[in-house]
Amino acid sequence: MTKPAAPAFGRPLTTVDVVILTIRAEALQVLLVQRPRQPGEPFPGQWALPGGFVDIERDQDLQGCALRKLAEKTGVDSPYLEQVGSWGSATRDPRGWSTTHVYMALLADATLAPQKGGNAADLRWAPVEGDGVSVPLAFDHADLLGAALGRVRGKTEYTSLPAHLLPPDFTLGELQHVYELVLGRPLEKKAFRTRMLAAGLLEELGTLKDTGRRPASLYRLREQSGLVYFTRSFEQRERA
Amino acid sequence: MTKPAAPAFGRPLTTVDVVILTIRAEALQVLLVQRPRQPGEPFPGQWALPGGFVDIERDQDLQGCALRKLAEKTGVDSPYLEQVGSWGSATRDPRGWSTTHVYMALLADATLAPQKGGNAADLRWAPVEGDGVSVPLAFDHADLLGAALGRVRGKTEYTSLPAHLLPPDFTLGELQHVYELVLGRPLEKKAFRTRMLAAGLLEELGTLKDTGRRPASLYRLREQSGLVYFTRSFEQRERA
DNA sequence: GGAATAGTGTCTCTAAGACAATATATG
DNA sequence: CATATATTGTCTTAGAGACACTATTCC
Repeated sequence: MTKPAAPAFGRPLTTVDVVILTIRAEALQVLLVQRPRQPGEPFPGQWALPGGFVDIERDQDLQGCALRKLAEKTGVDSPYLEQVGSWGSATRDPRGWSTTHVYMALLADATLAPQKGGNAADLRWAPVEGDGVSVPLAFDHADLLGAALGRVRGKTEYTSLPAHLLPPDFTLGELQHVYELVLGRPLEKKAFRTRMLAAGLLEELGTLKDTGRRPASLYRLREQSGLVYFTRSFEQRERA
Repeated sequence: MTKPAAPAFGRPLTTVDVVILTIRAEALQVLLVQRPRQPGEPFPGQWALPGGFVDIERDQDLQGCALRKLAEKTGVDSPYLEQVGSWGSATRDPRGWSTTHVYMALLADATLAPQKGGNAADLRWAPVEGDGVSVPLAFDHADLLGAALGRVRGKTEYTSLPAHLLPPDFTLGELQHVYELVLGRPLEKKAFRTRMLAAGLLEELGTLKDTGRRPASLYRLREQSGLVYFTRSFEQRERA
């Protein structure tokens, strides 16, 4: 049996799924879409990660496909976007051998287009609880979500990643709070501030944030867009 | 225009490529295969990463496909295997919109089947130089290789990953030497030994390695197969 | 002044960097 | 003993953990 150079038949299905994360209501939340109820659609009416088939007419590449799906659901077009990995097997989709390329996008809640990402009946934000969400997800999306959450939490230990969950201007207190929400544990204030300021990833803006009491300095990420890697992880504290 | 639930046409090609790494001749080396010269094959005669189309009849999942390709080329069936990521675009393969799922496998040189992985005319080991190899690679394989090398070097800074490039029993000196080959810089002997022993990832065997002079203690990875993550990176030393 | 949040001082502790010193094998 | 490699001792240093203290705002 000879192997065809480019098999015309027997090609797996190719999809892209996007784990869209933000901070809302004091919690890390993920955007879910409801599966259509048309006949022939698998998992009708169930919640799933936004995603779908690669459109080889419209999509130039996988990242472009992920950005398209993100923009369709949220209106956001330049988030922090990172590939999580790919999954593929004979059984993960009842329609046949299928693969998915999983991306995760981090956004600030405030950057969401107001009419999108929350009002449509087939869209909802679900708070992250442990390794997933409280509703069951279609396909193997619970696995994909778990992997993305593992990635976010892992990188939160030693990179500036969570800064991308905030609007451009933020205080050190807000930044620390996001780290704590993602990690699910408190961090030492002094060590946190020292690390962030020593890393040189922030620029201090002249202005202050006028909250109830003493105003805090505002900071912004320096022009670089990428992540800053710290040489140490946050260490586990004894007293939770 | 309605979107079909499972597009019968317009499916991208789906391949898996494997970056197979080992230490030979005092260098990190990667296994390359020569592209076939049959008409219709892209990049005839050029060197490439081992890989090919997912066979939906034989492969249960992507990792199984990667393991199959690894075994075909090297005879090894249980290496350290990790997914690097996936690539896909309209232009990366002249035959059409294509995706590839990239895995990397780390092996000990000694575990290679002797008749494979080196003697066949269409297989060769190429030493890693900088971010790639000295020969040009087919497709976008230079990018894929670069990503895998970045992953290996990154994880070498803060995990036990390079231990999987050695045979089961090794000395701390050999382990440090592998770290240094991967990173391309010397490490402090005392700090290295303290870190490795404190991490509790090794078990000391009673026996010693009989080399020319004073014999060294032999160690073996504890039963766990996974990686151990250190809480600090190796830091850059001033004097190279 | 009281409350609340922002920001600092300072002590301890761990593990890395530097590098010298000692230990154990062969010839 | 000379030599080579293995292994340990020890001093310094950077940065995290702990936590108390000061600073600035509104009321």
